[in-house]
Amino acid sequence: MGRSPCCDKVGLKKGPWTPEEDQKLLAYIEEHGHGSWRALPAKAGLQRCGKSCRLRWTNYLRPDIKRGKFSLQEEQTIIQLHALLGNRWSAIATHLPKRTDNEIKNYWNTHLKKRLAKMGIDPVTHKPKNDTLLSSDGQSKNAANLSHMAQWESARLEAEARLVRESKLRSHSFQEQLSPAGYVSGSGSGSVSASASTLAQQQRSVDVLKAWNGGWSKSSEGNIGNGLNTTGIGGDHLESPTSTLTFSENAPPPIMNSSGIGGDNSIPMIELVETSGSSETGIIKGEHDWKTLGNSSHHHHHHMPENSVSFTSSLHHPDMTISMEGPWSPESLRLNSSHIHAGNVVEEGFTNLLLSDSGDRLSDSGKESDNSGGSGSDYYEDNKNYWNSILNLVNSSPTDSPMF
DNA sequence: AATCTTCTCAACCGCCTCAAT
DNA sequence: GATTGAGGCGGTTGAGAAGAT
Repeated sequence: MGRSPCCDKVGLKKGPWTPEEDQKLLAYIEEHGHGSWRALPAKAGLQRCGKSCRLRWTNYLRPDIKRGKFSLQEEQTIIQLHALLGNRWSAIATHLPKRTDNEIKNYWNTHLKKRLAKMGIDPVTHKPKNDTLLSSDGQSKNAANLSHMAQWESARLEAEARLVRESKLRSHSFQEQLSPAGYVSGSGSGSVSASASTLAQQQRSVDVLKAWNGGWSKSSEGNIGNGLNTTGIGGDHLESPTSTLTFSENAPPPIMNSSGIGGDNSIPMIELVETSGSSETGIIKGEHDWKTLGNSSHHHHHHMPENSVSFTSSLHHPDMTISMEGPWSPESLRLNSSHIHAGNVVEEGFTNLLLSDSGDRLSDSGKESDNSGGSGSDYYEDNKNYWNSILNLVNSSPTDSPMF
């Protein structure tokens, strides 16, 4: 039964790697590939366990690792993805090519988490810790937005599970595509065969989550304010292996009965309704009721069907009504956020509801809209409007956050 | 310059999943 | 179906670096 016994673990070295050890490991893998990590140390002449070798390789020696300071774009991406995925460092790392999960994890723990906390945002939930701490200035507006956006939590979890799963699948397929030596580990770096546009769309999807990080942007740096293309990944040669699926290719009809996240035909229906109807100050008053109508209580599905969650969403406001029906998946977010044009009715209305200190920045997002030749169906139109509004919210983030 | 404190991050640990047997 | 090991992941640690006193 089972396999042959594991290594005896006697006399194996631990602790920091020496340059000589690095050289041995590097030389061996360059010539033979890593193959079985279990067997590698003996073959390479190393007094280490395979696990230690694998870790050293994936976190340090791998040639496609980018080291050094994280760019602002990378920071944003990490935060966005963390809002989406939680502490799924490996999944996050698939969106940050050349960065290891370990490095991202460290960076989060040592830098980003503290910064969010400093902003009054719970780094775990990405929700404002205490709204009352914030005065009635722009910051409180932002906090209000964050609070509302935080209502996406349940849907987020659905997307999370799917994304993680896809990332894993992609990593597998990657390895098969790579060198015969099976060079790249599952952390997801490496070349990608997917089209650039698809990858860009993938990345943009995450921008929806900028709403969670509304206080981040600083227009004076990098591409901040560039709306749909600020994630560093999209603009930094994203090679995300997360998914090669695209909505247009795989999307079911507008109302798709997902085969049941969790296998129960659940269709989480999210409805956003403004019940107060008051927004004279341009601030959402906190009366949007986000309702999860379907059964979305089973949040952590690690074995989900390919099809994603369906949802219906609508936002009622004196100035507008936003509605959306359709499958909610990373792909759908991608599609919609990449098919956005600035300056439509929804933008106007939603912008008025939300922070609007930088409405002109919205125009930047138009740069990304050149591939918006979607089907033109109502479905896509609705999606477009919906996500446009979300992205507009994102783009309305203060540009002069005192935190940065 | 010396000491103390805080920060950083490479590496380890333990658990989980999946595939092999 | 049960058992086992490999690979992978996330949490945590601790040595060294950097900063403060």
